[in-house]
Amino acid sequence: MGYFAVNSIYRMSVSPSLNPHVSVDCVIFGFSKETLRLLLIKRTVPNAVTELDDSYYALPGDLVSDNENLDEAAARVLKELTGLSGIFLQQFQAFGDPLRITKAKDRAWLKGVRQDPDARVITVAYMALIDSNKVQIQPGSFSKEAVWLPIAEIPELAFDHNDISEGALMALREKVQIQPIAFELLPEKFTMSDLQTLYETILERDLDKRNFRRKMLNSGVITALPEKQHGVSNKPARYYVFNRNLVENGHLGFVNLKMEGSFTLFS
Amino acid sequence: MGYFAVNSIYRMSVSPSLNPHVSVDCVIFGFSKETLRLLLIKRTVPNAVTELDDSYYALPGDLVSDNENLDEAAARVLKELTGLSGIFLQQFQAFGDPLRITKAKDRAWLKGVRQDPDARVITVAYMALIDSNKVQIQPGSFSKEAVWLPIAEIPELAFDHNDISEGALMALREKVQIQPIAFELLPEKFTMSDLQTLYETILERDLDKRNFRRKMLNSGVITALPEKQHGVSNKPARYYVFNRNLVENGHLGFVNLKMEGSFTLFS
DNA sequence: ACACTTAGTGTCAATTGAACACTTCAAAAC
DNA sequence: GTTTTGAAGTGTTCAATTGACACTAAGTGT
Repeated sequence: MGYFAVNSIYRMSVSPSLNPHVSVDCVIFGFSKETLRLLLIKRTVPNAVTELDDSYYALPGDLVSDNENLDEAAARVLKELTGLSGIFLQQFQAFGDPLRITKAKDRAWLKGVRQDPDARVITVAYMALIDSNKVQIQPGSFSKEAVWLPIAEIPELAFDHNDISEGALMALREKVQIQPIAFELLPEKFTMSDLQTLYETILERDLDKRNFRRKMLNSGVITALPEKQHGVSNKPARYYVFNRNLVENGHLGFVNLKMEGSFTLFS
Repeated sequence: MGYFAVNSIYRMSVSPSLNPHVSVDCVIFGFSKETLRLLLIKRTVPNAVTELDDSYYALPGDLVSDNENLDEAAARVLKELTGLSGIFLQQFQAFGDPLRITKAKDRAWLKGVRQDPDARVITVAYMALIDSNKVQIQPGSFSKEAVWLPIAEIPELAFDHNDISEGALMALREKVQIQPIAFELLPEKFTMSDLQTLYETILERDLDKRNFRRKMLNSGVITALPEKQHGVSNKPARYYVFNRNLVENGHLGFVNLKMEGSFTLFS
């Protein structure tokens, strides 16, 4: 019976709704100026120990509430930061190393912000793909500053967030080769060059223009609009849209990019 | 300051080493008699409420200790049950629905076995691929019976373990088409037919014998042995081995099976 | 010796992949 | 208003891979 008493004390005094042992973190990808970027936040320390907080970025994340599932928690974090919902958001890995919280800076921050700063926290990492033009950073409680940083220029992050970001990038590279999800990073209307540049950026290799166009069009995942660019100082490019409905209803082949050294098996 | 006191009471009385909020579950695949199977356990209820326990299977799993990471916890569960280590074991998804623990049977079991039976538990699910001949079920504390059940005959399981199993199966089908991991389900030496039957079972479709052999051999992932079958009442088949070293060192192309309706992009 | 069963083998047509260069269109520069 | 500039857009050819397809080989059992 003892554990019931302990349990109720625990629930009452630590927090009525936050589970102190599980968090979600969102690796939010955007694409602008021909660069793949992550949306990172500068941590807000309530009882400001300013020198520690100095230029210390982190992935947006939060503890999971007792009444929400993991997907909901991730969607909440995303919405609180960007104001957006209905975004591509996919769990990709849980991280639970007991040592992920041992950096001095992290411990200082946790002491200011968590009721149980020594607790082991495992985190479930999500990746989000966003058209970064749509993002309006919300004046939120949990970040005083948010920035889009090119993935090549990510500094040292809080906790194990560098590991998580790298994991997300690897997951993105793989997924993009199997499913047509890259479109989530572009605006509604985009040119074929936009799309190709995006793929080249993610995959870090050059693609043949003519082959790319042919395959993309044959795949049926995009539709040409009558509309073209205006006011560009060269031949205006046609706009395309992603056939989200077709793809989501499974009426369409995958966009399946070959991986380095791979080959296809079987009849 | 209050939370420190609570924290220490909590840690002392609930459990010194178990984190009550995160568990791991292992979906253990095996392949025998031309069937894909899962290794499931019958739950052991300490203060036996026998009628509730009746033929109620579950995935092997356990709470995660404070001093181990998630992979280690999963490996521990696997070893405690099968006696094996160094097995293919891969995290594939975290499950954290608040309602995953609401079945009456589950709650009864938790009350008998957990110090904090009402706690929200999220679980990190792993899939393991095993040569089922190697498994010697350990007379373990946490299961009084373990069985290999064909995936087509999985009954209702504890918690959300049916969801987890289905997720594992889907993950296996996808992974097997990208990486040469199916071999983990076979003995060291196997025939080409063994391998083909395995792929056909996992993918649930027939494959052309001649094309299969050609692709497998060209891929370089297997090597023919001089040895052949003995004592079979038909033409004896040649044995092959999986080139684990080559594959793990990345010196080899993937085994990449085409998916339904897919097509490959790019030069 | 014959029946039975599974192993093992090759070719051809169709598809897909990869490499490759010139013309078109608009604005800007002159 | 002619020319320059820069990105868009377009087909073909050859090589490699895929997929379909049917018979012979090598053992055991009768």
